[in-house]
Amino acid sequence: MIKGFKIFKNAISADDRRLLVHDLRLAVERAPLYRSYTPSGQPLSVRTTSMGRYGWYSDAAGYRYVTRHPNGTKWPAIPAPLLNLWGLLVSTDRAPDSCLLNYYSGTAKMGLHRDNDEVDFSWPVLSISLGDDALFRVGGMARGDATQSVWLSSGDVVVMGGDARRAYHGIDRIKFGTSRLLAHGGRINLTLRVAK
DNA sequence: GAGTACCG
DNA sequence: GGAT
Repeated sequence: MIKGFKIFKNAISADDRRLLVHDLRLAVERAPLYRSYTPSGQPLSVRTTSMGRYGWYSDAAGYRYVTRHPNGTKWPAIPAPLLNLWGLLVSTDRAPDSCLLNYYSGTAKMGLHRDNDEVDFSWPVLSISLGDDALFRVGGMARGDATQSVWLSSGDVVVMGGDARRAYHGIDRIKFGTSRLLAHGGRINLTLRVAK
């Protein structure tokens, strides 16, 4: 596995997961899930929203961070438990300014890509899995490099720093119905970042 | 011409 | 590995 890639299995307790989902439900009421598009016009299979000063957005104009939801409102605040987790696992010098929420239905996936739209790659990305199990694939610095796969489950936390911050990664598939955390099933992935 | 959050 |  790439250096700088850390998995914390079961890092969030079952109680805290439920509290977190409650916070996220409030955020999604104000900033509903929407679909992003690749620059070539293909819709992503995940549905997305964000919290924090910046949200990740993409359409024909490309991948970027924006300060407002497509509905014109500012993104909701990042819930305090997530900021605390960042302080514990990443840094207390600076808080993240973006938390991307991707919802995976039973058939959603995420192709191999690199998080490439941030200003300073020295800040790690912190990723949280909630709900159904997901098959996570990690490669190297080049698209054709060998990859490894690992199953992530609800409450797992991944930190990608150092070399791993620039590594290709994606989600091959979800194992629908493996968790009862989310009322309608599926998976939520949260990624905390310093975007700008 | 580079790089790929899509597809096959 | 494309087509964009």
